[in-house]
Amino acid sequence: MRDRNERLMAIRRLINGSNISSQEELQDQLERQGFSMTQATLSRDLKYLKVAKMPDSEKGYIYMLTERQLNDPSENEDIPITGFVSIDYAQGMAIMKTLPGHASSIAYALDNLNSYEIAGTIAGDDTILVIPRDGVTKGDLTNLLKTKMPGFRREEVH
Amino acid sequence: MRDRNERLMAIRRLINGSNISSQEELQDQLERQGFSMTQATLSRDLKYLKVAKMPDSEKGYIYMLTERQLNDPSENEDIPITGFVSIDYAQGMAIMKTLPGHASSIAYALDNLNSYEIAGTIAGDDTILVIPRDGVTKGDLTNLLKTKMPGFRREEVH
DNA sequence: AAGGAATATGTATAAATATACAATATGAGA
DNA sequence: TCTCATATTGTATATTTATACATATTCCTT
Repeated sequence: MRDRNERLMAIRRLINGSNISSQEELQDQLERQGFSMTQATLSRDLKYLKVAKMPDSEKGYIYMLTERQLNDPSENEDIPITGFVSIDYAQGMAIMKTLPGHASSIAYALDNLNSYEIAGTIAGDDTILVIPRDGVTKGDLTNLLKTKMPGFRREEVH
Repeated sequence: MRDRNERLMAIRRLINGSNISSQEELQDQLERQGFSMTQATLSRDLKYLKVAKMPDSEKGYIYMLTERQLNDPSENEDIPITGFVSIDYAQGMAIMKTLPGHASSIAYALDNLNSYEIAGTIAGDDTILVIPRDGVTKGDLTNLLKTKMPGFRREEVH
């Protein structure tokens, strides 16, 4: 039952990576990865993840992530981050360093992303502890931040 | 049978304006506006319009126009684009779908933008192939269209 | 105007998806 | 630990949506 989070992440990855056109297909893919659940559960998962189903010229219909992430790098103006200094990963968590006094405002912005990946944040004066959900990888987090935080990316992102 | 175009436009207006959560509901609304058709037809219309269905915290599920177009009833009159349906990208080019018969007029408008980004267009009856210059990205093109074509726009799903 | 291809639609039904309900599991207190 | 509240899931089924097939309509082309 602790699988849930991992399953949710796996679903996101699958939907983002390949073109899934039905819950049955999704179920097959997940089972191939060792997950086991019924169509009903997937229906609930997709609702939880706010995954949309849209017509596609190739496959008829495909599922799509809606809270854009890992998407078009061309737009995204979401959150103007100022004061960001660096990010490191340890103990499965991300530690962001900021200019003195800037931590809470950035953490606030992070919270407001309302993204699945981030379970929560704790901000000090110049440091933010970003706690990812179980199953969220460093790469997932980096992608999230890259796409939602202009001024992030580049070499600071170790 | 020439109702179709009007119906397609009405559908977009409805979906854009209110939160429709099923084809049955859509059918009711349309009938209230004097249209008459079955659920099957709506299913086909929604596919044609590339309308996505996504989870919504209030209504459970709602239909949404996908990544573009949205007729702001309030303003913008510059170059009124009517009949625009959707845009897709493939082979480095953009494929725009329009209502039947509207392609050439929209293509004409596109040509008249005299923008650097667009090398040329080829219009069929309800499809326009937009050929970008080398090096022009999908994002560049989207930006161009967003700013120069009222009635175009992107938001929603994606 | 007639014939034929292409398009649009309805009907009936298949396919896909959502959910009520019951069962099970998990977590927080007492 | 025990108990209650909450969360997760499966089963069975209802609801919703897509589509095969037949029919009707439109558009050419002659």
